[in-house]
Amino acid sequence: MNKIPVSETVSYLISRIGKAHRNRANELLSSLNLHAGQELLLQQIYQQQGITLNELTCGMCVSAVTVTRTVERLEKNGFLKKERCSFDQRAVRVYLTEKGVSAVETVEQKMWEVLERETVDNLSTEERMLLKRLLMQVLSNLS
Amino acid sequence: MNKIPVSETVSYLISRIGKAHRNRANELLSSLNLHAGQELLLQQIYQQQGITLNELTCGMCVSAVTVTRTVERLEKNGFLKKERCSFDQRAVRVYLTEKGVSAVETVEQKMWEVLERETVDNLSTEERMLLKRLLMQVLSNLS
DNA sequence: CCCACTTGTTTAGCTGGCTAATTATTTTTA
DNA sequence: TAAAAATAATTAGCCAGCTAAACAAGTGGG
Repeated sequence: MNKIPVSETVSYLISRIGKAHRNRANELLSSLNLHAGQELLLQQIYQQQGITLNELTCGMCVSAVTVTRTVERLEKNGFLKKERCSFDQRAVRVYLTEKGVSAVETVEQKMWEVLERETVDNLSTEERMLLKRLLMQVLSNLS
Repeated sequence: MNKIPVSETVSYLISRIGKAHRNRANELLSSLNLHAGQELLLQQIYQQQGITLNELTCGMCVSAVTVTRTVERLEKNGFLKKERCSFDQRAVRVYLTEKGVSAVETVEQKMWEVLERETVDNLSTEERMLLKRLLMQVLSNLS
């Protein structure tokens, strides 16, 4: 039973792909003045205007600190507005501005569609379905 | 022809898996006082003592700046030593210390093996081979 | 009613990663 | 051979992500 070298493991492939995928996402987002990670945050707010930072933290698998600071930058750049919750003065609620709404809708075509097309290029329909199924298992394993 | 929601694309799965995978790698590396990214750099030097920063940059798909700074931190923590190249005074060559060599050998068991086992858990041998093949195509698509 | 605990957010300080611009050292070339 | 171009590394400054610790506002129990 020979050990396979690290460079031929699924883990190594995932770490390489993760990096390449994120790099490409950043390239596609740069024309919108966004960075990878910010688009997911905006997406969440789009689906639920007035969502609290705490809810964003839970939904994004990211630390509360990261949410606070990313929200701060997105507000500075005019994508959203913060507002203290009137019921619970601890909580902060966030709302997309028009610029924010428009950004989310553009990201869909300018990033996700392009990225998906490039990612699954040269794979048949069956292979794509299969890959999706296998990746869902992997995600479940790592969560 | 319905559009599938972003959350069901291969791209979305990859970004989620990439994050989870990196998080888990960081957990496993923390006992060695290393962070994800550093282990790849040490690995490269292990395979070629005296490698230059420029060669490291090429081999790791990372910017030269990142290599410079990561090397600086790894030197500060005693994992490696820098030395100006005698032939080409522009270049800097790096060598693992004993601590560095030992770290690379430990990372193999403490991180890669554990991570791989967890990642491909619940997949048959055939599924693992298939997944590897599909991921190699994806990596090639994104490179 | 007040003190202790929990919860939501923020600050400080660290890491990986990036681009643009700078410095130093070859290498080319006019 | 001297000036121009290419190459190797570094500095400054930005962004995502993290932990630990602080702070502020609700919630409960004695």
